[in-house]
Amino acid sequence: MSTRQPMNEQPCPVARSVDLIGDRWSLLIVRDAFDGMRRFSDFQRSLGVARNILSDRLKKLVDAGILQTEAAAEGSAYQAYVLTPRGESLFPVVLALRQWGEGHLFKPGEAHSLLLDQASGQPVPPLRVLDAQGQELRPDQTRVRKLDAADDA
Amino acid sequence: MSTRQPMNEQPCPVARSVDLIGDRWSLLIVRDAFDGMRRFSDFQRSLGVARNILSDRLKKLVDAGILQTEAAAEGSAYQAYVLTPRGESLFPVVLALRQWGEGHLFKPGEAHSLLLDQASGQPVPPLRVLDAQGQELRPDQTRVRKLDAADDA
DNA sequence: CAGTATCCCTCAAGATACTG
DNA sequence: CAGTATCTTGAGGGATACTG
Repeated sequence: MSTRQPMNEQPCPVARSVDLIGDRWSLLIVRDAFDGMRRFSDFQRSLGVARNILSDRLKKLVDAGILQTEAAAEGSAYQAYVLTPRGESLFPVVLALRQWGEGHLFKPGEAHSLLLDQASGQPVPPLRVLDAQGQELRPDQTRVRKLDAADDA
Repeated sequence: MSTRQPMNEQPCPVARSVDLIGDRWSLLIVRDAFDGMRRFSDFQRSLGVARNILSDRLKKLVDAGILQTEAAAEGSAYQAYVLTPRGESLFPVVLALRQWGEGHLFKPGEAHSLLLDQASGQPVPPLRVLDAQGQELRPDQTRVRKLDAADDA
């Protein structure tokens, strides 16, 4: 009676994603990883998170196949945390959150960090939702197909 | 000494977004709103969330300008919750989470709900991160530009 | 039906001390 | 430096009774 559905058994992919990475820290760790951070203490200082929490989150992200550990450089016997392909595929998620925040969570003129296309130096253009023909797709032009027990092509 | 930075004052848009909508329920409410849900009890039954929590989240989403209340149909004196333009602009966020979950959080062949382009009946194609010329942009081809106190063009 | 008001409890998270 | 272990706090969230 506690939780209706265990969330990670929910048929909606959004629900499962939120359950897995929808906490206060996981996506920020991933963001930092995209930004090239690899070491425990780098994440720790960047986020200001307690070390035990960071340790726990890193473990969960590794378990989820989002990060993987690899031996750090020669000198240090410690491991580095790097994004797996699965972790890299969170790029649109992080970018979408970034762009939404940029557009709606800052006062006009307020300073904020920005994601640039390194080659051109230009900001990364807004994500667009396109249909198969490359036409812009608005939310009301889409529909969720729900699957119940009975389901076939 | 408790929290390093109040999060909602963080210069990174990702951090602010996560802080605002990165909890267990907000994005699922928004997802349901995209799916056409408007009424308290619809959200409640869909999510299985406690009513006080739902009430609180709806209020916060309204405060954040993501939802707005409007008078429901003739008969009922109650209000409906509908997405504002700001709320609609969360479409890429929800879609990115959906597509990532679809690709990585289901066993092969396991049933999951799907977002369709209503016109064609085809699944909405994966979001792509493109540069200004429409070329695919990989994470390592981008760079966050950090802003400190000293910043100008 | 659409909430509000309470009560309670669990877990996320912080602080800190300790270890290899 | 890179964690682990332990303790404590507080917010998030559930259940339920109540109200217009």
